[in-house]
Amino acid sequence: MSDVFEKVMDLAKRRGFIWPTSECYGAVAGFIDYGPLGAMMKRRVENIWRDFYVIQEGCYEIECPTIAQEAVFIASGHVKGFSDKMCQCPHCKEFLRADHVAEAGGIKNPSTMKNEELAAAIASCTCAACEEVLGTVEVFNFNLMFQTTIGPGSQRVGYLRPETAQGMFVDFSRLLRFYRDKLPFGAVQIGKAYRNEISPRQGMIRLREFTQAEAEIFVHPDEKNHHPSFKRYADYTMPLLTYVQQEKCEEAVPMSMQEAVDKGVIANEYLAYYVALTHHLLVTIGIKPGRLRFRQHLPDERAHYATDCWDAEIRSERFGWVETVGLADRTDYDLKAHAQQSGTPMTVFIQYDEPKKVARRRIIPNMSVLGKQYRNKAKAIFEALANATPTAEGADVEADGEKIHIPADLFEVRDEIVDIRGEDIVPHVIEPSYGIDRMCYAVLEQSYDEDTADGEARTVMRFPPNVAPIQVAVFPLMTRDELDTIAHEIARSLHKAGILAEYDDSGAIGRRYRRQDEIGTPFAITVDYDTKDDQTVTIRDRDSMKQVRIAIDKLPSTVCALLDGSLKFTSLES
RNA sequence: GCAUCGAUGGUCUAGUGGUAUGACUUAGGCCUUCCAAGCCUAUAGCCCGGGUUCAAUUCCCGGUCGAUGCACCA
Repeated sequence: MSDVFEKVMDLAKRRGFIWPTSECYGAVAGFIDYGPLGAMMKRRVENIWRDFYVIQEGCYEIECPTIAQEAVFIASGHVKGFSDKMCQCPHCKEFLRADHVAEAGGIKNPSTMKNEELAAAIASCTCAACEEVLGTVEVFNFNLMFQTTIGPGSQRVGYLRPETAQGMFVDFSRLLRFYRDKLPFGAVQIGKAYRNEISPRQGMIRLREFTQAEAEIFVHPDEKNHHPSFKRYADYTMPLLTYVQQEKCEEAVPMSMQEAVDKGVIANEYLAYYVALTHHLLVTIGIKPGRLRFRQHLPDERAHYATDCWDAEIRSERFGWVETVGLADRTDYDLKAHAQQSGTPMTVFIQYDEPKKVARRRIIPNMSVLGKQYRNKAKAIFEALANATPTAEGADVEADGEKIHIPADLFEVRDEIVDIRGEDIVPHVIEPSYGIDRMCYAVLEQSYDEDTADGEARTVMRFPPNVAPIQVAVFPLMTRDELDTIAHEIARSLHKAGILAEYDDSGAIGRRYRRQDEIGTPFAITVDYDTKDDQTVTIRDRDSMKQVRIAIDKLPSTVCALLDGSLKFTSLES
């Protein structure tokens, strides 16, 4: 029992937050179960996220399957780009990245080679682990996506999604119609994603199955510097660690979002807006600002699709700075890729304020003559004529590799002025992508505290009230003289107000307080003998352990206000 | 995946080639008028598979999980 990680994970296991999965058969690395309190807490974190993105931002949530057909991930680049070329050293059985072996052996451009070529090229290289010459090895692709087949005996390949984002991209046309063909709009998804990590470690930091909350904000590429609500966060200030500062090993500099955009530190207003919103959200779930920073990706660190990219990183006592949220400008990469792969246009028609008058020359072939004359070449000629530059004698076109002269009487040239009412554009995508499990871990780690109460050590999870799994505990001081009946009635009235209240009459009162402290229940209500006289109870604050008396009939509204933060416990004390 | 170390009730732990110690927790009871008090009782354990042995929780081999280092982390 040395550091907070071990202590908090021990508590999490003991008290029903996080369990190793399928423990009776032996756990599996990279998978976890959320126990009753963990699942409740995670749901609260997700619902705070929903409050920010769905309610405040108006980005509606969709829910797509966790398995998708191969074409989706061919388009997204994951089939190709998400796999590593690997080989196994025949001497020490170590698995090695084949391209890394090749680079270490001075072989140029290993990533462009086919597997067989690469295998032949690295035969003379040495193994990084045992330093033997490899000799004959097989190079194979290790894809981080879990593969499966769809249907019985089917050859149809499917993959478990490695991110939730693709769902919003493949549904783009439907979403666009839903939002009545106007930019900007956003869609979000909270759900499971899967990556077959080679070596998951670090508890719930690197999982093979994890929960992502992703927002895809679709915006006109020319409007990225005009976020309609930017002023809301323009003065929001936080330390930013740019890639330039990282290369110079400098510290992060506090900066407002307005300043960051003006100085070009953050690429555009949209990205800056969501950087600030992310900071706001993380602080809301209980991340201490001093343990939160925003770091810009180094140019060679960015994913294949992104231009500018910022990570929200949370400092963990055990793991250092942990990437918890990624904020990327994915440009039009995904929509273009899916449009090409699927053949479905993924564009938005943007109307001009004023229609543009454009001079256009149309060449209208006389197909009744052309068709008879050129028969099976007629179609190619028709298409070629559209781009031809005819003279008074006629037009020279190339059809099926053959040069053909079309006399001028076989087509009509019509010059006209037409109205262009708008244009089709491919939106850019701003993507905030949150790792819910990492957020939950951060909340657990940062909430863990030990203090001393009456000379006794006390373990207390200092969750903010809005993420605490149990919201309030209700105790009768004694299990007699109807105190327990009154306490049950109080718990019932709180349940009716939608509050998760836990009744407990087991053991000494002090023990019950400590039990609730350890699972982070922010408030405890105790029914005592005064209650019978004046219809009041005590309400106790977890962090200060102070108590105030309050009338029973005011409990539901007071507890609600304490939980949503609109009322502070200290203001009850006066 | 490789290497090293580890694994005993829910938790922490003692110990052993003959099925296991103590504490805490939990449950029931007594007592108790606000912060892990006391008393009685109860529940519950040797990570999994194979080998050696009359007998394995213990020794050996393999695996799983965890920690650490290496590699990996789109």
